[in-house]
Amino acid sequence: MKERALRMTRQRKLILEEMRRVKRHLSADEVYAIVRKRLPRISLGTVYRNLEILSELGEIRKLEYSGSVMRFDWNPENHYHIRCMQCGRIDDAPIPPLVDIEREVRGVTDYQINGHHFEFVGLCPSCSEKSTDYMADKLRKLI
Amino acid sequence: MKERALRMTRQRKLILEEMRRVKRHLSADEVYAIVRKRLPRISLGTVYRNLEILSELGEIRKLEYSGSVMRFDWNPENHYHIRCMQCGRIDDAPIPPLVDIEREVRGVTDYQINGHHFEFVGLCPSCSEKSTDYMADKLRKLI
DNA sequence: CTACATGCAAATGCTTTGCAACCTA
DNA sequence: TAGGTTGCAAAGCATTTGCATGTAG
Repeated sequence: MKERALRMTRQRKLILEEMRRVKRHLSADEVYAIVRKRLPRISLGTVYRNLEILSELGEIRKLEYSGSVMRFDWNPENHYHIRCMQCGRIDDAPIPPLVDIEREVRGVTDYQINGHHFEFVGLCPSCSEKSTDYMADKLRKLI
Repeated sequence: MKERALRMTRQRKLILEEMRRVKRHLSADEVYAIVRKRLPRISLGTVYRNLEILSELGEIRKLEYSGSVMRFDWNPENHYHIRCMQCGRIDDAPIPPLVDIEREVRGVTDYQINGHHFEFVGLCPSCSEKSTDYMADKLRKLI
């Protein structure tokens, strides 16, 4: 394993800037759409590569939740999220992290615990307007 | 929305049987490999379709966590999991579900809460043997 | 200068789907 | 016998990767 000498390229800088500016939980594609306005020749591959590197550096955070598309959080601080099961929108959850919960399982399990993930799932304001109770009930099974 | 008259085909029955027999958290591909021993002409598409239907019926449970492959739990009861960040193996977590936590955010958020997901991440026994502390530290960033 | 990074396009890998034939109720 | 279900193959889609070229340090 050798050290790597990372470079602050125009692309990398711009991606980080825009993530911090819009302060949303963006997918790679959304980041691509946003940075392309200022750097039209940037490629989607570059966006993916940089989002990966920036999260390894701890500048942003890759959200390890369910859902078909990967999302990235401009805020690398440890916090929970709430996800719309209909449209995939993600917001911060209004509860603090459960700091002691990992201690409860250490020793009880033969896994080496490194962390935990938590998210609420539900319907965002705009999706719950559209959904009837019946639909919500159908969807509940799929959580 | 009309009722559907589902049928218990040989394929569907076998998939459910095998899930309940092996009692592991299987991917579609693993289920495919297992049921193929008894029904060699079954197709992967059929496995996917049935896993989907069986989870809608509540017979099994689709695991909505991160990771590139979808996994299914033979046990549809509400419980948490612990996932190996190296090999993707999943086991049940030895803590009971946080029954009251959803109440904490209702009203505080404008989302309509329908549930929550929780998982521990770490290294399974066999992967933690292989990993050095350095590696585990590298990986910790990627949680 | 020299590696790391980029743009582009092709490749990958999991999952879904269209369709004709098949089978369960 | 109706219509849900299957096998097969093709399509879909997010993400990754190979490679020649570009560029930050």
